[in-house]
Amino acid sequence: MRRKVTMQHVAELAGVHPSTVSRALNPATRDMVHPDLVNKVVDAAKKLAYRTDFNAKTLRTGRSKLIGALVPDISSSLFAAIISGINHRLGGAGYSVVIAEVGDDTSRLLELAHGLADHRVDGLILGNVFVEDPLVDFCIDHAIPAVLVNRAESGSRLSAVISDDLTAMQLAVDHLHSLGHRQIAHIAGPQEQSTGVLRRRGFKFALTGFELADSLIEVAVDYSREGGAAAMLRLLDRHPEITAVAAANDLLALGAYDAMASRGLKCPDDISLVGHNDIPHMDAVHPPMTTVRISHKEMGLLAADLLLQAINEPGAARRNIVLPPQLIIRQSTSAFRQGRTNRSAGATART
Amino acid sequence: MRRKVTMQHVAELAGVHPSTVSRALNPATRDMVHPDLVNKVVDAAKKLAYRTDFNAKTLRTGRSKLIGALVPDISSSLFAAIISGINHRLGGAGYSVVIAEVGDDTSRLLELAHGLADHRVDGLILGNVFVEDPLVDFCIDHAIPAVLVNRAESGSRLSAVISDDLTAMQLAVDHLHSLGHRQIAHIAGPQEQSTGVLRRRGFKFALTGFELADSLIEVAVDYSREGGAAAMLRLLDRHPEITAVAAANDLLALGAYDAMASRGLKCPDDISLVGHNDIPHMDAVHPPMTTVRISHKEMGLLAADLLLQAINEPGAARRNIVLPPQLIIRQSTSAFRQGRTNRSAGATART
DNA sequence: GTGAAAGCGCTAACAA
DNA sequence: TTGTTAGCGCTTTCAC
Repeated sequence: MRRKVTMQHVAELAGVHPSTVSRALNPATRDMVHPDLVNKVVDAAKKLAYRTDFNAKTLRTGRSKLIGALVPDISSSLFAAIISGINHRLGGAGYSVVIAEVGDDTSRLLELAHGLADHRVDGLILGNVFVEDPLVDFCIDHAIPAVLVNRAESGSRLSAVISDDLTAMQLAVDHLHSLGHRQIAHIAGPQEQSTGVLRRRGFKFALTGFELADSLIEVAVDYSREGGAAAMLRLLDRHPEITAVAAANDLLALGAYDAMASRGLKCPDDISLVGHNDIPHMDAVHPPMTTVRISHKEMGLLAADLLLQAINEPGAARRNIVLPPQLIIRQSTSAFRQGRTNRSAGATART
Repeated sequence: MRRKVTMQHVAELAGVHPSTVSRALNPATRDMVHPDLVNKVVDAAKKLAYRTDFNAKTLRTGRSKLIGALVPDISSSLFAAIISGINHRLGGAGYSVVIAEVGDDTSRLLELAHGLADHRVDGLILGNVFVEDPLVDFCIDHAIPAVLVNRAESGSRLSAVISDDLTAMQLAVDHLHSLGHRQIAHIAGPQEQSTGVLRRRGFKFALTGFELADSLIEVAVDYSREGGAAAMLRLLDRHPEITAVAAANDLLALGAYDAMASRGLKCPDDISLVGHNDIPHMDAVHPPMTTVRISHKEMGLLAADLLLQAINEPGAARRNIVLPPQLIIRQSTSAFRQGRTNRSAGATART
């Protein structure tokens, strides 16, 4: 175990005053000190393996080089990718990322944000997707630079990186429509989350463009496979006439696969299905899923850029970056055909 | 924007000295102060929305309530789950987790660890899976409590949570053997990573138990689908007689699926395949993958427990927790049968 | 260009 | 039981 080395020690070894060490070691103030001394100090610091103490520095300067990230769940591949992107960009700028995972208990949101603020984070990335959001007020109130990722806020008080959900649903519906489908349903995400409402809105909008009924919608209780399966089952019961489904997310679509299998239905022969997100391995599922790809890593990267900007230019205008979604056509969608598997609402389950 | 509230302000409002505020607010020293005063202080703190400054506290006490986690890649579902588990447990104990993602550039490992140490983390979780490891020395040298997750170290100088790779491979091979397979191959992970060598060793050990040749091994360049596909192709070329493959990881197995498809081979009809990890959605791929399940979230939880223990009882003995793997039988494995698809090494690719 | 001195907000000896 | 004092390691005015 080694003893703590402070500037004091470096100063002694270099034969200068601690404040000179501070100036010599800080790139921003280095030119205030004589080059010869700079060398002496740098040498001494190297010899002693001196490391600057972030805490002391933070206490003095108010900047911690810490960024907080508030996300619902890291283990979802979506947020894992976003965090990875954030980390990548922020790490390059000398920041470290502190993660706070909200989980299901949204009442802890503010508490977690406070915790992050207590560590004096220089900025906050808000990845939670809930519509109702006192967090934005929190950041503004505490003057903490912040950006939203994977969601926008109606007030536009904070910059945000989002995917174009409306266009995405348009892409999905267009694809299905061009395949000949006319009875198109939607498995919507929870309506407390911005992606849930936006994608649903996009779906309805796309359908009205074709003058089709936009009432074939079932809202899933959460973004999970089980939620998707349950919603699909309800859809099948209430609207046996549907021939295509656009799901608000891949997990939901996977659940729809499960539901169809339990009813002895084949995808895409009986019903075509489009997912959303293109999470990993959706090309390996059965059938390979047609879905709308969103680059979540890119989202994280851009969110980090926006945050860096908000930190460095406090006066700068807020701005939203809207990422273009991309339709990835695989094999869960096919042309509409008459005379498919018999499937009344009461059809016997296969299992 | 609100002004910063310090203990000084609380003290003034409560009519006491700042140090009394400190004592009254800290549960550990609260009983040193008169209950009436405690109430007064607590009220004043609440009224002013006082929040203790972690940085100042850290500078004074040396404890930051920050834990660093060093992982190769957060966006892999494996480490995402581990981090989630770590976060869950550590969050409950009042710690926040700072993530450092190593990526491919392992030369940055020490640098990243230093960065974490600069923030005065109270402990470190080392999730990188490389065998060669100056990091352990780093932690010991700097007296930073640390634990290993998803890997062990030969010296056992640090506690670790690992999965029982030997047993896992035994499970896989037993399963294949009981199905009648005798030409069993292994797609190994990179041999610079502990899981790579351990699983390979487990494979060989399991095979010799059955007195079978253990030479049917191809090492993948990395834990990726592409790496797995390439290794599988080499296996197919060099050992067309194989009827079953145990892969060191699900991604590798997915790559093997790809390779088989490109050669017009069917799984499990032509070759049975066992994966490793049971990452999300492996039940939805085609065919649903037989694999060895490891609970990575549990790993994270236990690693956090171990770290908490290392922090709170510095003298305690190091210990390794070995998690039992579980074979999940799905449909990528089936009984060995004679007369399968013709498949010489030179068979035409399907695509 | 360099040194001196103050202080960021907190806690922990020590004194009362 | 409470107040006084000092100082964690650093940066940043202010003098020189």
